[in-house]
Amino acid sequence: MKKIDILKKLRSSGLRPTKQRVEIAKFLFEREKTFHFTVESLNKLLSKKSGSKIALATIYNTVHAFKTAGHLSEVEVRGNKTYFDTNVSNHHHFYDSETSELIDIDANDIIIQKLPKVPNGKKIKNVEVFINLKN
Amino acid sequence: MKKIDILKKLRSSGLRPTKQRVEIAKFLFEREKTFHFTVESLNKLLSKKSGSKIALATIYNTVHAFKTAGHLSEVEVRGNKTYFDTNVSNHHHFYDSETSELIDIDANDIIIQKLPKVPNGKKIKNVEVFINLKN
DNA sequence: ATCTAGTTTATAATTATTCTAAAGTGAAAA
DNA sequence: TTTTCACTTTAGAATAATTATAAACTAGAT
Ligand SMILES: [Mn+2]
Ligand SMILES: [Mn+2]
Ligand SMILES: [Zn+2]
Ligand SMILES: [Zn+2]
Repeated sequence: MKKIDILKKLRSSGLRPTKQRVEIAKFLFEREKTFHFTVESLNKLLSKKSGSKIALATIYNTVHAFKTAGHLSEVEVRGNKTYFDTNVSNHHHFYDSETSELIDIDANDIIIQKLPKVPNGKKIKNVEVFINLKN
Repeated sequence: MKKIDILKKLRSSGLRPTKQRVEIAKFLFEREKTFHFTVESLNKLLSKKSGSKIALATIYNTVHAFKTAGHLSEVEVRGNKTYFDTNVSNHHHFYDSETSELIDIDANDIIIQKLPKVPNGKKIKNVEVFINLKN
């Protein structure tokens, strides 16, 4: 991902490209594979990578702005902390509770044959499949 | 559900049948349909029903003992608070984000035709399907 | 270069949950 | 029965994730 794309992500999130935000954005989006993280893990990885300690509030704010803009999604995982996901397409997850690790499943790799009838007056927004793993 | 069953639920959870625990257990298990709740909502409903204010710590402790004993399950829902479920069989959920309401889906009402290959050395513990609703 | 709206940050506040320790109680034993 | 004591309840403190605050800073327009 080019610097120009990073700047685009920031601008489209209503964020001016400050040093901190660019560092967070590059860390999140300059990668090949999906990245699943919590604010805590992101903070640790950022500190380790560049020594520069970005305030937690800035990380929360930036991550939330990206989420609101649709550049990050949120994944529900058992536990207290919120997980974020750089994969914003419609997809599913394996969850390995041994390692607390999320693994992407492409939407096309799961086919649901039978669905229940939807409650009156409601429509399906989306379907999420969560596969818990054990050893 | 008979009083004897309530006592059974308590004993099998390693809990002596005190006044508070019996009140909580009756409220949770003496009903026909599944009951989905948070500790906060349960607390409010219990207070409203009987005026007797059971300490929050007691509600947390009792609910957790039931969960550990397998008499309650936990459901992952977007948001900060933990949801519990009196339906401990394998099943799925609709989630109506307008009303923050969970609705049970029987396991047999969803058939998954194609599943992805599981990561090496891992097995599937269970599959949870979550259907988000909109109006 | 100056100015200002937007930003960062340390710190406080909030919220859900868990812990603690003192006072209370169920039920087994005497 | 009364005694006894391990188990309970409870109020309040502690913890942990997240959000709010407000003072010091800065990007970028002028
Ligand atoms: Mn969660
Ligand atoms: Mn949740
Ligand atoms: Zn993902
Ligand atoms: Zn349910």
